[in-house]
This record gives sequence, structure tokens and C-alpha cells, in this order.
Amino acid sequence: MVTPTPTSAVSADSLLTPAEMVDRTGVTLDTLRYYESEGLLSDVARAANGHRRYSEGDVRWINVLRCLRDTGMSMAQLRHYCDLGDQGAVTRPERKRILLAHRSLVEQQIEERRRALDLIDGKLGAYADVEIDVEERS
Amino acid sequence: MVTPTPTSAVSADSLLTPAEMVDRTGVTLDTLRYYESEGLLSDVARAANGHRRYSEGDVRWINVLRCLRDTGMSMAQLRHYCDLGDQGAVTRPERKRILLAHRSLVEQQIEERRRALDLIDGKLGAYADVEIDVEERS
DNA sequence: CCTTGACCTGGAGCGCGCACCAGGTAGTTC
DNA sequence: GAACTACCTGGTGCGCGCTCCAGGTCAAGG
Repeated sequence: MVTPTPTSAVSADSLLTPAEMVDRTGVTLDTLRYYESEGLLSDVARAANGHRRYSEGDVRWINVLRCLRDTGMSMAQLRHYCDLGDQGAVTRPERKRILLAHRSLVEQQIEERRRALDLIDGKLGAYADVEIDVEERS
Repeated sequence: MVTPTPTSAVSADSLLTPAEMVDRTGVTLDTLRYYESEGLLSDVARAANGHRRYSEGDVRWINVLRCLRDTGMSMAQLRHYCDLGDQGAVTRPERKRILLAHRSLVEQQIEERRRALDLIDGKLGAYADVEIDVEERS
């Protein structure tokens, strides 16, 4: 399963309502539901009235998802990664491969951005004489 | 036929044909025209038959555009930046401001990616025992 | 003369990742 | 008991940044 569930018994008061989840993760309600519908977040608990209840594990998992998304992993890749998680330990090698591949991609992104900084600094050199009005608004 | 086009014959006056521009910049024909139509690339020369002719300056400028785009500057911001350039020296302070702002954004991106590396490495720790089949083909 | 190929223009189409909306239910508040 | 709030489901819409397409021009080659 995707979300680590340490025990079968979960202390009820540690579960978060959707609104609390939004606060904790910074992810919107719509996006949380979207991720769940796409299989990125499985086994979300429900209250008696059908409302979702998120665990601390869900919070951590959403943070992982956002980290990967924000560094350029596509929904499709993320879905694949989650599917592998759902399929059990036999997929661990491939999950490791995916993480390693993404890791090197992130390193490339850092390199690309370092080069960008150099280019920007080069252009900024042409503005060395320009004083920026610190009082300027907006 | 995939026979290499006779690019050995460099176009006169060191101006580049659209196809040559694609080779030099890695940007597609459609995108080059799109950028021009959006005002990111002005005053592109034309041959007698109406075909575009790009200068070495155009090549350098496209590289700047791609650098900024690839680090998250939106088309709208890029358009604004180019408009300022077209308006002359009076806009230099704002152009500098934009570059500085984007510079700090890129630095934030690097920081975010460093944190991503930490998180990925943390997860990779759980796979320390996993051997990846190096022979695996794909 | 006919074909081929590079390029032209204007406009439509598209994939992604959400964001928004309508219509409904369950629990609390006055 | 009426309103209000929080949430539900299923579906549609949308902004961005290209990407593709139809239909045409022009020049060179066989």
C-alpha cells in the first residue's frame, strides 16, 4: 500500500479532516481528491458520514508527492511509482531505479539552474551602472 | 530521403535559414515562429523570397529566452521583458529589477531541489539492501 | 513542364494538471 | 425547522505553451 499504516488500529483523534489536510499540506481540496482518484493516495479513511479522514502518514506521503511533482515528475510517472508500491515488495528494485533516475534528473536541474545563474549574472553585468529605486512600489 | 542537406554551403552574409536556426538552437520551427509572433524576437530579417533569415544575435537571444523559460519565467513575463527592451534605455532599471527577481527565483529553485535530493536520499535509504540489475536492458 | 522541397500564413488542436461547478447529504446552530 | 457549514460525487472548463495542419508561394532539378 502507498501510505504506511503502522498498525491496524488508528487512534481516531489523530485523523485530519479535509480542511485540516489543506492547512497541513498546502494542497487544495480539489487536488487532494484528484490525487486520490488518480491512485496516488489510496486507502484514505472515511468517517461514519462518508467524509474523508487523513492520517499523519497521508500528510507525509502528500509531501513526498509534492516534492516529486515540484521537481518535474509527471502524473503518469508518479502513478506508476504508486502502482508499484501497491504491488508489494517484489517491485522494490524498480522503485529504487525510479528514485535514482529522478535523483539524477534533479541534479541535472540544479546544474541547468546554475548555468542560468551564470547567464543572468552575465546580463546583469550590463546593468552594473543602474541604480534601482528602492522606494519603488510593487 | 534522409540525405543530409547541403549545409556545407553556408548561407551568404552569415545569416541562418530557419532549418539552420533549428539546428543551432534546438528550438523547433513552430516555436521560433510562435516566439516571433509573441514579440519575443523582433526584427527578424527576410530573404527576397520572404523566408526568414536569422542572425547570430538571434541565436544568442533565443538562448537567453530558453534559459529564462526553462527556469520558469512565463511567456507573459518574458513578453514584458522584451517589450521593455524595445522601449529603450529608459526601461533599464526595470529590466534589471526583473533579472534580479528572476535570479532569486532560480536560487529558490536550487534550494527546493536540494531539499528534494535530501528527501529522495532519505527514501533511498530504505532501499539500501536492493541490488539493481545493471544488466537490465531497456 | 512537372515535381520536389523549403518555407510562408493563419488558425485549430492538444496534453497536462489542476480548478470550478451543480446538485445533494449529514450534522450543528438559532 | 430553517439556515448554515462542511463535505460528497461526477462532470466540465481552462490557461499555458506549444504543435500540427491546410493551402499556398517560390526556386531549383530532371
